[in-house]
Amino acid sequence: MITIKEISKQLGLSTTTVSNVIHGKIKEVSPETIEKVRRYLEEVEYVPNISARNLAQNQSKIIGLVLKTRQDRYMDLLEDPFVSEMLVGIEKEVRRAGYYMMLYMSDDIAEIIGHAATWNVDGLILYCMLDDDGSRVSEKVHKPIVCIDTYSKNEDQSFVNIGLDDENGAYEAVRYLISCGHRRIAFLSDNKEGVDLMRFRGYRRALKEAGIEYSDRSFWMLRTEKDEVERSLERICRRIGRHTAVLCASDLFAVMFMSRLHDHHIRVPEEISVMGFDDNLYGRLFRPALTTVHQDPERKGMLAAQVLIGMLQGKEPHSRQILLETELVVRDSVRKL
Amino acid sequence: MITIKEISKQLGLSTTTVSNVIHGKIKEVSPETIEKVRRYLEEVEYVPNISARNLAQNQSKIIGLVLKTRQDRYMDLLEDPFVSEMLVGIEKEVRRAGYYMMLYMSDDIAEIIGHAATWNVDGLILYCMLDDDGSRVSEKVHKPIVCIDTYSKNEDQSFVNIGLDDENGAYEAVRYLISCGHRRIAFLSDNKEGVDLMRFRGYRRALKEAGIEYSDRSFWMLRTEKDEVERSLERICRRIGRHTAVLCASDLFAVMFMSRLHDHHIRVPEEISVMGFDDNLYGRLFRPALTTVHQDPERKGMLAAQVLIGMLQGKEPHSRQILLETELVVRDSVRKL
DNA sequence: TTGTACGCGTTATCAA
DNA sequence: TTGATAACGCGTACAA
Repeated sequence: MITIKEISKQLGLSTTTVSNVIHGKIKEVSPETIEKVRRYLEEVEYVPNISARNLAQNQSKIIGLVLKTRQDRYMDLLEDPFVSEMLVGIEKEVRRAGYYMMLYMSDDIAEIIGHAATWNVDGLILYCMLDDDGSRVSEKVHKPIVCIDTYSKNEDQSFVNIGLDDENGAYEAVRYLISCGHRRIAFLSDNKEGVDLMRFRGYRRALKEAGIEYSDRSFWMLRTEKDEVERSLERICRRIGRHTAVLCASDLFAVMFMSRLHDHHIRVPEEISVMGFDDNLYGRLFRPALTTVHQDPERKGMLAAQVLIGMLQGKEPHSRQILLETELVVRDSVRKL
Repeated sequence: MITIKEISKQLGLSTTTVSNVIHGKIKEVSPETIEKVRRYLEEVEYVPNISARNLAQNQSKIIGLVLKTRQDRYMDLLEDPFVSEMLVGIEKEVRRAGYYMMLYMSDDIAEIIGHAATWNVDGLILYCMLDDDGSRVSEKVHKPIVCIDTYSKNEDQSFVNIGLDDENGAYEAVRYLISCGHRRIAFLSDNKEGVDLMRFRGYRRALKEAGIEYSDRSFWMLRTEKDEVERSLERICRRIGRHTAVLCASDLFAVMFMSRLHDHHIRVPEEISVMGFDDNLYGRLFRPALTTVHQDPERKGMLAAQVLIGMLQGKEPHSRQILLETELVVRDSVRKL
């Protein structure tokens, strides 16, 4: 790898001049010199050493993307195309803006902070943070931070969040079910935190508004630990009772459930109507095709990156909380009663 | 961020001593000093600046993960959980070994080379390379390189490849179909390169061995450009003719196809048997559950990272070409004639 | 218009 | 057992 020093020696120039040409500060360089340097740079395929540049400028051009993992709930991070699509959106924007992306998975906030510090990242995108995780990171890492899908408890958020109007999406979904004549509607999820909690709230609101009473028997808890999933789905199939419809917290859960219903010869939507949330390929390909709530993870990722990079350039985002809209997608898994 | 220099000033020591303690070179440091330094490091939460370290040592601790994209065939990179699972495997191992992962997508080999040079990556994992792409990169980047799923034409491979015995996997799949009484067997894919070519070859070999003649009408070409997929699937449904079974180049394709067959009221496996390749969640959840050829992308990713990191530590891999085995998974999408 | 010299934070060599 | 000092490659203030 050739260095600026070497180049300037070869060309009989100073490093300053070479560096200036590289950076386009050519107001005060003679055209001949510019040409000479440029040609030589081409020839030797000069590539700057970013470590040195970072050290000199105290910046890194690195955007850290941190996925917080959870031992107990590991599956969806892998299996759901949601994450990969989001990732593609982020990567695209990061690259387009001349930044680089470092991907890091961890369940340990201290580790995450350490990573950001060692690499002196210019900014951070955090996914899967719960409660005060986001705040804990932003307390120590004094760089722009954008979270995706994080609902934090304290109001004075120290970071920007890109989310979805989960509450309203679920609300609209349940309203749709009700409009189809359903009243005994269950909610299937594997937890009651963050995003899923909001979806649950939307579900509750729609029920309440329609004067439908909610009982805990309508919350179907899916256990997503590796060797619990199957048994848990079994249990839910036997618990359907008089419910005529279920809103699942994700398309993946919906398809897993429908798959298992099929094995029990319980027909969808004739015997039970199923709705999902996300609108991913699982729901589009399964038959009956899944009626669901649409969101666009790639766009979410792109937006997160755009907002973060904007902040790096001094643009404050319009709001600390940016919510994307959802859209109802009607397909074949809901029956009109 | 506190620096070694600052620490040594505070403690009235030299940077050398502090650095030595940090790195455990404590044969020649007095126990008291060690304790003093260690305690202070804890207290101020010292984190090394990697840029500086990299500059001083001419290494980076960065493993570059490059996904080569293709404008014309973009979909599967996003939608198939294959990539994300592989990614998780890689990330795990990279982190475990104390390295960091930089993720980069590009369809331009020159750009990929540039990226590796700028960051002075210690090693590179390449995915989705075709033909001589791998060689072109390794020609310029003089660092250990591991490719995943790359079949290169020239024999004197300059890089290690982690692959799958695709040819044999497809061969076994078709043998299974034949053992079920099928003779008119099609092959569905969106290309005839790399991995898919090998799978196609395995398919051909099994046919030949069974004395079954192959005609081009048995190769069902799926167009995967965004607005071609649907029409292409339509066309294939109308082309089935007297075929009784099809081996698809991936589970995703198989499920896309079965989904469309369902819409045409063509029953699987009664009217046509379908096999996939990969064994991912799509095939496991669809009904009828997909009979397929299993591979483990997370393991592939972990292995790639392990081999690469081994090379960084001076261990030469046993072979330039490491092939994982496949395994037949019989479920419900194939009928015995 | 061009060049010199220093600082960024770390590691490594060698002297004390 | 410890410390001074140079080196890594780049950017930049300041001098020429």
